[in-house]
Amino acid sequence: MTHGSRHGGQPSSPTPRVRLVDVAREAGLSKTTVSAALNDTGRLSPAVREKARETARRMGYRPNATARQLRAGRAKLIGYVVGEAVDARSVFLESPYFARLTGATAATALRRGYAMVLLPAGSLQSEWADLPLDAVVVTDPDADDRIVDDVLAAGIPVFSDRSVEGRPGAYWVDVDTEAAVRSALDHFHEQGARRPVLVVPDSTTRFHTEVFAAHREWCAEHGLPERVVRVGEAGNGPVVRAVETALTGDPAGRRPDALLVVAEASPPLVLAAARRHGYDVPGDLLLACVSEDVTAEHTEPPVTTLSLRPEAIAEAGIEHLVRVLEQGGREPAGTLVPTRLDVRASSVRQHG
Amino acid sequence: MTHGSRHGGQPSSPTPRVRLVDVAREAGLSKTTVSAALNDTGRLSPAVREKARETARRMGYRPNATARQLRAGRAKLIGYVVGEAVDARSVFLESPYFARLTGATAATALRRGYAMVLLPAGSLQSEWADLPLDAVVVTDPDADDRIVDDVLAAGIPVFSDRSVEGRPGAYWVDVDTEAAVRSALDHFHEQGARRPVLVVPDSTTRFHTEVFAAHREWCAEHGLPERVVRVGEAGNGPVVRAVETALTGDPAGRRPDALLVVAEASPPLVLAAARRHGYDVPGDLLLACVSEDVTAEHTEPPVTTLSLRPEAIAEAGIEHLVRVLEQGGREPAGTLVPTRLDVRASSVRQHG
DNA sequence: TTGAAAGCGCTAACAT
DNA sequence: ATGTTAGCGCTTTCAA
Repeated sequence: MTHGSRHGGQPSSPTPRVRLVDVAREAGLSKTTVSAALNDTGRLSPAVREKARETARRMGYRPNATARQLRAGRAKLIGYVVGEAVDARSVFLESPYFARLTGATAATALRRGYAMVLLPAGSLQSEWADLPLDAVVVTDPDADDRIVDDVLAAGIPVFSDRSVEGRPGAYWVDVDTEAAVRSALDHFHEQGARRPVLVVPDSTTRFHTEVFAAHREWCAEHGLPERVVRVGEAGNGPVVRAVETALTGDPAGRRPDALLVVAEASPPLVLAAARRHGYDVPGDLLLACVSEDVTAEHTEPPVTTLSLRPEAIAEAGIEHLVRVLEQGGREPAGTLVPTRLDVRASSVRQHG
Repeated sequence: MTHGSRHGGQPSSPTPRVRLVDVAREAGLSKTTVSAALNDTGRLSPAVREKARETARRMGYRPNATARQLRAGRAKLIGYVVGEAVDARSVFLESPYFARLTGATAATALRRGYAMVLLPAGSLQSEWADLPLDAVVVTDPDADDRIVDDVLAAGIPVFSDRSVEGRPGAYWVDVDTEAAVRSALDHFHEQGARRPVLVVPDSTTRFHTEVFAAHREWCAEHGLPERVVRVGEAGNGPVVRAVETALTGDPAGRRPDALLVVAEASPPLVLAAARRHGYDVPGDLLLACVSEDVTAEHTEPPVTTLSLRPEAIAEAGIEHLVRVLEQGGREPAGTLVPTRLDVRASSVRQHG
């Protein structure tokens, strides 16, 4: 090989990295002074501070993060793992909600100085016990998730996008379910629907439980029959089948005039199912899905969605995390963030 | 201060973690001995080794990863970032390909002892310069991606799922494009199609360039006209519009009898577009999409897909990475992995 | 076969 | 205002 190979692995030190002491020597100062200058601490004369900085810049100095971590006792590293409530774990990122929550969490965390390590879905704490994690974000945990317990037992604080009330060290951000369900059902009602049907996962997560409860309450208030179809499993197949069940109508053969799908499914597939069952959307069926799927905007007609606003959840969660980690003060365990109903043609009754 | 607060460090350490020296003291041994016992190095009497291990276990000792890193000089941390070729960067994970590649990369890496940090899409090296990354995985970089340059300039090896030939320190795994395109077109041909049309992104990535070339070559070989529609932008909207252009037929008004969509789009949406244009699939149009989208299995008819096998790419890439990092030997810069054609009803001519 | 001691690169008490 | 020094917790020569 001709050209001096500077890449390769560490074994044969690629480029003997510039250390603090090198900068100090070069600038004719001490480590302390240079360190203070770069970290903007201590009392230094402006001239010296500038000189230290200039030298560091010129030499291309990059502080060694590991050494800093060791000194600080914190690694500025957080884990991100999917809880047990998620079924199709190996491919959880394919869900637009998780995809966006994940990306937003990583971005927000980094902005606040924390690197986010993606932990394999469904992995147990033992698999990553060696990592110096300051905290772990557990998405969509079960009511009594084992991963949450494992992490807490290891003395690591847990942050979640689902309520994990009552466990010290566990914090959460969740959506305002009550308001969410009402916004969708109120919208249907305003559009004239009187026989709405709900498709919701048969799970123990707070969100789904509360969706069910909020729907029941709303129906009672409005004197409308409570029609619900529960989905046992996650995935497009099961959800579409549940939708089809919902669309066949009640035992008396009365067909619904509005459909709220809370289980995650591809909006185009839900729409196609409605078509197969002879519904015109929005002519004789108003449709809304709880979904972050962008394909909802591209169907004919576009599908109304109730967005859980994963970015907002991520931001609130990371702010919370940083506050707990850095101020250590007694923070509230939970926070609610609002949802957003994006009304599109699929749920707007035509005039005339 | 009431409780003996060691100097620099955590605000108020939750559980004063057990250190190596604690185990040593408890076992009546030295740090050296315990370290050797736990790492299975050195020459120790079986009795002592067992005693050290037992004590460590009993005390719940967990080695401090940061200290180890500082000693070792490597952090066992790799970065993962999306290259410049990806358009909708903020939501790149919503693409099933990226979602699966990302998850599989994280899982494989962790299995090999490396934690994967998810870096915000489109972020520059400066935003995470502080992280002690041993390597960075750049997905879908442009032909001369700036992120790749930045990372290489920082002396960090780069691994990619797209060819980045010719830059020392850059390694890649890519798909066998030629074989991929041929498998799809051959399949169409076997099913009797004679007027296939290709929809492909107008990008400079090796994959898309080679898809174009392989298609041209295949058409020439088979004496068939080369029909191609280029998509300028990523996203369901632009791709669906390109599909519609492709389906309107050539200037002479001759309509295609097979459609290969290489640009990423939701299969249900592509299918719906074909319907809108009066095609029966697979009756008068055979359809195949390059996609990892699971919704392809749930349409009516299910859509044939050409899978790039992100999991295989991830595994090959991480194996490669580990080899380069740990053996440092002169490894080949690139590897090809095969694709897989999942034939479904959308591309199978009916009998009778 | 085991232990003492040096030091990875950095920051912060404590001098000067 | 700047420098000296002592570690953070671990692994690894090198002595005993």
